Amino acid sequence: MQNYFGVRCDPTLPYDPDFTPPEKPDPKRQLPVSRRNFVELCHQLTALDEQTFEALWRQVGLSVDWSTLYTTISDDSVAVAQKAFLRNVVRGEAYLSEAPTLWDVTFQTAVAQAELEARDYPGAYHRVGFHPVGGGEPVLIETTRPELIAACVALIAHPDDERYASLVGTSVTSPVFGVELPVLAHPAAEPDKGSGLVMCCTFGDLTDVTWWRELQLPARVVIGRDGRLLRDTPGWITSEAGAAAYAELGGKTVFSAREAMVSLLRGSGDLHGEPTSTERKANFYEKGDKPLEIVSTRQWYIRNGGRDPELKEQMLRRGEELAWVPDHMRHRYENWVGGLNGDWLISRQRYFGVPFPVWYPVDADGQPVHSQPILAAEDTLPVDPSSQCPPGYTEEQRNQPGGFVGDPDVMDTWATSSLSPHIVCGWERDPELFAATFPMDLNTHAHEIIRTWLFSRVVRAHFENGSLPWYRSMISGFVVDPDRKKMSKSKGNVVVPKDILDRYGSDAVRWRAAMARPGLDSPFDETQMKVGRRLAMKVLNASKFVLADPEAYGLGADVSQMDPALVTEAIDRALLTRLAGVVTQATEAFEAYDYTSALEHAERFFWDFCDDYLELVKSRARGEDAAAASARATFVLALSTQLRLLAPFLPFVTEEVWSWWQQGSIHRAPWPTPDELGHEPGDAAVLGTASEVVAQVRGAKSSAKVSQRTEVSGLRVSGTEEALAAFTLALDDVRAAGNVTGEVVTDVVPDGTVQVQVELAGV
RNA sequence: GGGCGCAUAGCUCAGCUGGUCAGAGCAACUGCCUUACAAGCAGUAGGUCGGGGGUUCAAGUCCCUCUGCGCCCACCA
Repeated sequence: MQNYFGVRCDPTLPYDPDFTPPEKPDPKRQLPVSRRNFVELCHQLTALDEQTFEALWRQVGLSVDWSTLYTTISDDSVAVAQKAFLRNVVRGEAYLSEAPTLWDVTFQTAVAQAELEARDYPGAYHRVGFHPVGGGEPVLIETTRPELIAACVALIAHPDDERYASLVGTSVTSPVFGVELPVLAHPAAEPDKGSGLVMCCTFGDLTDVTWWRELQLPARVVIGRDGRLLRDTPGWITSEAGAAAYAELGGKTVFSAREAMVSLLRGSGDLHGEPTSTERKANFYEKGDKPLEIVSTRQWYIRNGGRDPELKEQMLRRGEELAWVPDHMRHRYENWVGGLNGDWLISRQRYFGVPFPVWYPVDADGQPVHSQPILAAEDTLPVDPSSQCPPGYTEEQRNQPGGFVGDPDVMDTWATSSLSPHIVCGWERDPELFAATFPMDLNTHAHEIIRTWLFSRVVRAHFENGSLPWYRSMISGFVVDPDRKKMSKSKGNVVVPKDILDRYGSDAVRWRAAMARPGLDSPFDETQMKVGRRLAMKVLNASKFVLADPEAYGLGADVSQMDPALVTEAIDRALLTRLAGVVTQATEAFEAYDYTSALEHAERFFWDFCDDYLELVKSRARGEDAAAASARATFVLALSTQLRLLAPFLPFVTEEVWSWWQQGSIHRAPWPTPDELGHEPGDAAVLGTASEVVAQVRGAKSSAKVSQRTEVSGLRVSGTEEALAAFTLALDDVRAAGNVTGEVVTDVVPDGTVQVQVELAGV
């Protein structure tokens, strides 16, 4: 939004009701606007994005009831998010805490564990000497972050590391700054990393936080929330030389300060050897481009088991309780929950989002009293504490001694999205709907948000309802690039759906999507779209052929003939019996969440229907007798059923064809059942044998490299008595389909497959 | 480093609890303007089921192991 409109938020500014964004936004020189203006612009842009998404979803034929659309930024959703949060606070499931927090210096906000991304990041080991207080040889540590030497609070060795056993308990002074530090022992120090002696800073990594907590070390903060070293020389640097050295670092970014520190170390002779470069992993905010720092801040948390083994166990049990499709996706959940190392940090230092419905009293000295938050009353939600005042106060008391201050933060988006089952099912809004729909049956999304969306919803439903939010989760894979690499903007290998949809049509793209089974990634391959498109075209053409008038070269079948009682021919009954089996298979596949198999069964039958059955019977269907009526009845029965089997995959072409001869939408028509196709079982062998004989006739013509129209002047079919009996029932259809004009002879053989000898006219 | 998944024709994939499972589609090749469809149709050829062990009368199918690939998580000295 900032780039789109060329603005940034300055919460100190007053609201300007007449503000209009600049004609030509300059991302490098963003206009400061008030928070309320900022939020209004966010809503404006969101509305545009919503239109784009809705258009895309309509284009792919997402069959949802658009009248029940919800957004996570609507007043209703905000109220739900605030209400659920308040309940969490009251029950002790949400709490405010001042603690070291992962912090993005670009966005200047706290970041949750679930938003982390480990990335390769180049660095260098620097071998640095610290000086024993009693004198003697310097002790060496290795660090990739020399700029944090000013923040060093101790050196730490493993308790069993004999090399440093005599050093532990003594003191050293830091190079350049000359600050006295203890040497301590802790099992988290790894003897085989670096020199085995490590400097503990405020805070270089999460291990530092552990040491700070467990060894009760002081906090010596040098990195500010903007990612720069603090300008003022810290109080613990007391020597003049140290203060002078720090003056060269203050105000610099981490990167520049590191360079400056290295030259200071060179100057003092405390850099031992040259830095050696290394490739390491660093934690990044998934949307950020600078490594995260650890900053001590006050934040809201929701318990998730990360600090409570008993709760963690309960959350793991929720994962076991949930049905997963495919089942192995449950391991991702277990992996994530089992590895949680802290509660869920839900507050963000952003301007747009769901505000915390909380104020704090301000004491006589003008300091907010964070230990006594004032919670909004449920019946006042949604509430904005930055523009509304808490019960019992007046707006004049805002930010005044003895008055109040609003919580400035907003919630993590997942804090609202974690309640989407509640929002959708009418929690606290429509008890009847909620009782009927919660827990829901099915949750679907791809595997990358198991740790965020799926898990956070399980947490909220666990606290709020003591249950899962849904019984089953069907997890999809990704479409990956042709080299099986994950698509990402930064790699530039992303394929945008719009273009593919425009070129091949939604049915084709949906077909291709349906061919990917749950949980399996599948490579993008444009030729697959062509296959889907061809199926859609075939549905259109075959349907036109069946339903069109004879004058238009069609077979003249129509809905009035859709009566199983008219189906008298053995081969027709055989077709419907086979189709009934397909209906059963497709239905069972869908019920097992195996949509791909449901499609494959329907598609396989459809191609056979076109290539074999339609070819065999089309000639007979043009007649006037009962046999013709039988064919046409079979066509419409089979077509109606097949269109409905294919409708979930090819919604547009099936709807189009349906509109030619049926009432209403195919997507509201009942799912097909075997019963519709008549109860008299057909003999599958009639269709099977006929298809086989015709196939062999075609093969003979193909090997002879003659047209398929070529007359067959003689045909000799051998097979078992049963096969030949079945064949005879379809003889007229076979003659027509193969253009067999000559004599047909049958030979009974005791066993074996059907064999055909073909005599071609003029060959 | 831990976890999970994948490895079957050139490509994308089916092959459930071991015994017509060696398959489909695409691509390739050979043909065919055949009154639904040439954005089509007919046909042909293609694989010692990643390697190596083992269990079994019988193994893509079960067990062990190795290799390669992918994803998730951890790893900042």
